[in-house]
Amino acid sequence: MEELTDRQKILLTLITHEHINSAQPVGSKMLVERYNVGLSSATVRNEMAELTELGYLRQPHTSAGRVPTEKGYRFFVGRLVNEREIPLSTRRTITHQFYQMRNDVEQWVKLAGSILADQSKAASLITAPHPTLARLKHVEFIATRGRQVLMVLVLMGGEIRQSIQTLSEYVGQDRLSQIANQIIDNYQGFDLDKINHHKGVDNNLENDLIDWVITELQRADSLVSGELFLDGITNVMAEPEFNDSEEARKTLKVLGERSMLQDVIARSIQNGDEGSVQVLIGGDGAWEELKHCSIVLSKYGAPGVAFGTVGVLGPVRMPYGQTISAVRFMSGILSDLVSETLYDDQYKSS
Amino acid sequence: MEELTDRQKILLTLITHEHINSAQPVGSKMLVERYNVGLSSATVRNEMAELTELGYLRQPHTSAGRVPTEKGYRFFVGRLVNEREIPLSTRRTITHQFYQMRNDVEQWVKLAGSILADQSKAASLITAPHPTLARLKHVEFIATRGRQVLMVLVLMGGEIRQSIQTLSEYVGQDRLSQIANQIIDNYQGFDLDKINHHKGVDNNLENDLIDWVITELQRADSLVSGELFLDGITNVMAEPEFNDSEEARKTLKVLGERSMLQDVIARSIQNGDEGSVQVLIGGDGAWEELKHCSIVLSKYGAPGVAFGTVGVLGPVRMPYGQTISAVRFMSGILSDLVSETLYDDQYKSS
DNA sequence: GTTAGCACTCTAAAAGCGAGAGTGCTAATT
DNA sequence: AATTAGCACTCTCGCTTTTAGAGTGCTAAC
Repeated sequence: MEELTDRQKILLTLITHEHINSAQPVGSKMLVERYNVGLSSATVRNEMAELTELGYLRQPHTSAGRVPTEKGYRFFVGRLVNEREIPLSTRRTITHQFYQMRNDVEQWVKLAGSILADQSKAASLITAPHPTLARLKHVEFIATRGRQVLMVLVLMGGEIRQSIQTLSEYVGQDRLSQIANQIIDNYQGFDLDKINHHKGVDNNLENDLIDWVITELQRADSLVSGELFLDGITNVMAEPEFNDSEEARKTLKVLGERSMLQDVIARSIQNGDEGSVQVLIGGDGAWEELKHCSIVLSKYGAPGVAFGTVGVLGPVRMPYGQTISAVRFMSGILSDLVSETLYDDQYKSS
Repeated sequence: MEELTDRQKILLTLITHEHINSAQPVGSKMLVERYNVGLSSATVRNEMAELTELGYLRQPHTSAGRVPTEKGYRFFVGRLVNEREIPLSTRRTITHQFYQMRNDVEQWVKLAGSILADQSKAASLITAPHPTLARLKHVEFIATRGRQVLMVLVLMGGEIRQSIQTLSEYVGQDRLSQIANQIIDNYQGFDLDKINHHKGVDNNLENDLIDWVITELQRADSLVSGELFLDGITNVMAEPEFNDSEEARKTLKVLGERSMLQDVIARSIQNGDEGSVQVLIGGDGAWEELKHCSIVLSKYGAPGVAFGTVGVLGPVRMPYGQTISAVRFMSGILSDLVSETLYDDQYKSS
C-alpha cells in the first residue's frame, strides 16, 4: 500500500504544510524557492505528478498548483510528531485559571471551550463529563401544584437531573420528603441494577417513586454524553473556505443543530481511549455535511467513572499540529480536574 | 415634525412594502406599474425626492431606486395595522403542541423558539420565564467531598439554582438535611427581605447556610432574565443582506456572544408591558453591531409573578407585519402557560 | 535520475462596453 | 398650482475581451 519514497513523503508533508499556511494551491516553483529543497522545480513537478496519481494530491484545475486530498491530509496527520507544544508559561496560566474556580463543572467546561476556541482559532466542542454508570446520590420530591411533583435527582459526580410527573393521587410534601429520605438511605450510591435487585415492594406510592428514579437513571445512562457546549463559531466562519456564503450556511447549520455533532462525538467516545486524540478529516466519508470540515477530538475523564469529549472543529485545511496539542493539553487538564473531583464519590460508594 | 401629506404616507408605505418583498431598491416607474397608484412616475419621483429630503428614504447611489432609511422603517412599522394574522388552524395546531408537554418550562421555551424561527424565517430569541422576586420554595444541602457542599435551591415557579461552597468545618449529611428542612419550614415562600427580617440568630452553622440561601436569592434577583435560547440562526444568514461574509460574521458574533442580546432584552423588559410588542430597528443607534438587524420583542409572563421575553431577530428589511403578529401570538401562548402554572405558587405563599 | 527549456493551459484580475433602470429638470398640460 | 410628458444624463450590472502570471507536462540535454 505505502509505496511512497522518502522524498515523496517529505514533499507531501511540505506541500501540505505550505497549503495549510497559505490557503492557496502550492506550485512546484514556489515550493523550491520557499523551502530549500535540494531539487529543481522540474523534479518536484514529476514527484507531484506521481503523488497526484496516487491520490494524495489534486489540482483544483489544470495548470494550478496542488492541494492535498483527504488522503493526503491523513498521511500528513499520521506523520505529525513535531507537535508544536504550547509554551510552558501559557500552560501554567491556563491551568491556574481552572484551579481558580474550584469544582464548578459547568464553569470548567465553558472556560475550556473559550480557551480552546481562542488557542486554535476555530470552533471548540466540549461535552460536560457524564458518568459511565448513573448512580444515585440524592433525590428530592417537591410538590408543585395539585398532584404534580418535581423530582430533583443528583447523581454521583454532581450531575443534576430534573423531571416532572403527575401522581395518581395527591401526596403531601411531608410524605414525599420522608420517602425521599428513605430512598436515599436505602439506595445511595446504587446504580439502577442494584436498586432493582434490592427493591422490596413495600408500598404502592413508594414503589412508584422508586420506579421513577430508576427510569430517570435509565435515561441518564442512555445518554452517551453530557451537555454539548460550542464556542468560537465565528472563528471558523472567518476562514477563507467559508467566504462562499452557501458553504458557510451549510456548516453553520451543522453547528446549529447539535444532533449531528452528537453523533460524531458518540462514535468518538465508543472508539477512543482517554488521552488519545482522534482526527476526523472531511467528515471521513460518513458525514456529507462535514465535507469541508475536520474535527480533532479527545475523550477526557476518569476511567470507569465519568468522561466527556473535548474537541475542535475547523476547515479541513487546519493547523493540525497545533490543534492536536491544544486538544490534548485541554483533555489532560479536564481529566485531572474530573478525576480529583469524582474519585471521592467513587470510593465512597464501594 | 410630521409634515407628511397623506399621499406621501401612502407612497412611503408602498415603497417600504415593495422593498421588503423584493430586497431591491424601488424605482418610480416600477412602483406605478406594479401598484395602481393613480399617478405618473414623474409625480412619484417628485414625492420621492421630498421623502429623501426629509430623511425617510435614501438612494444607494445616484440613479438607483430608493430604499427606506431607519426612519422610514420606523414610520412604516408605526403605521402597521393590517397585521397579517396567522390562520386559525395553524394557531390551533401550535397551541395544541404546547399543551401536549404539560409543565416542562424548558420544553415550552425550546418549542416556542423553534416554531417562531420557522414561522418568521428568522432567528428567534426567547428567555425562560424568570420570577419578578425570587422566593424560596425548597432547598437541599448535599455533602460532596470533604467540607464541600452543594446547594440545590428551588424557587417558587420551579427555577432550580445550584451553587457550591466549602464550609469552614466538616458537617455530616444528616445535619445538613435537618437544617435544610428547618429552613424550608421557617421560610418557604419568603423572599430575601422577608427572610432577613425573620431571621433569628440561632446557631452559627445554620446562620451561615441561611446567608448562603439569601446570597443565592439575591443573585437570582439580580438576573434580569432567565436563560436565553436561540434558534434559526441559519435563517437569518440566508437573507441576501448577509451574502457579504464580513457582514454575516459580525452579526453571527453578536448572536454568538449572548451578552449584547442580554442587554437589548434587559432594556426591553424594563420598558415594555406584557403583550405589547417592541420593534428595535437597526440597533436604534445604541448598538453599532446590530446596524443591519431589527429585533421584534415582546414581554410575556404573569404580571407580578414572573416574566420572560420572546422575540425575533432578522435583517432590517423584515416582514414586520407578519413577524409582529407571530411574536404577539407566541407571547400570548407563553403568558397563558406561565400564568396557569405559576399562579398556584403565588397564592400558596400569600 | 535530474534539470533546463519551452510551448501550452488556465485563472484571476483589469479593462471595456452596452443595456437598462432610474434620476432630475424643464416645459407643456390640466 | 399641481401634474405629467419628455429628455438628457448617470450610474450599475452583467457581459465579453484582454492581459499577466503562475503552473503544468513534455522533451532533450546533462
